[in-house]
Amino acid sequence: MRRDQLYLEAYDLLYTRFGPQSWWPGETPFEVMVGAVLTQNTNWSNVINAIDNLRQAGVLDYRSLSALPVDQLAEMIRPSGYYNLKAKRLHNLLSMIESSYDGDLQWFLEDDVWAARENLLNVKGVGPETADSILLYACEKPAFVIDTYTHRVFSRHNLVDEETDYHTMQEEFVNNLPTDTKLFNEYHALIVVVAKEYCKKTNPLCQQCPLNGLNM
DNA sequence: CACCAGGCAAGTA
DNA sequence: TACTTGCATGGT
Repeated sequence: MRRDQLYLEAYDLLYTRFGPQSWWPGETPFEVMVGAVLTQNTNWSNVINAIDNLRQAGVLDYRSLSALPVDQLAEMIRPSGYYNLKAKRLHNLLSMIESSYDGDLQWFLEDDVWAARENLLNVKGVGPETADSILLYACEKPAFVIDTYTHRVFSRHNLVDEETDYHTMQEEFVNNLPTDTKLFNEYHALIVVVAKEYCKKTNPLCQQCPLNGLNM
């Protein structure tokens, strides 16, 4: 079976089983960007608490958050864990928009995907996954997000080798799928859903995973 | 109690 | 280059 057919069939199996996910759960692109940093190696439920703190304090927008001292920001995002580190990382991100886009968030959101990705990766604390999450879910650009779930699900199903790195794995998806933001959005979200359900680190329920229906 | 969660950077040899 | 470690809260 051809590689591109396999990747589309996997998507169809997941979509049929779980339906549209409509990620990212954020009300504005800015909120999505903040969430992308806060969720690094952290359960999403903890991130919600941190974001709610920011929202209730009325600082969940580019200008307000930029004006907030880092130590105060750290205290507000405490529930998300690594709060001192993430407060710095958020400010690094905001500083990049200030210096590279003259403080114009909209300019960043509409910038060329490769230029924006380059700028994001130059931010201390923003790696490939966070960068692609922002590009896909905030900027709505066709950047495929790879995360630990993606790696776990696809390596366990022998769709990629266990040792495959981020970039190689991303190319596998991009080269075998039509370049479609909506597709990339749903696909990544569906992988997270199926991983949480059937591909846990311990006690994996592989036998019942819908991806066993793949025609390989 | 141990383990996990939508990473990343810095340090070590 | 290839490992290892620090960062930290909250849920199971």
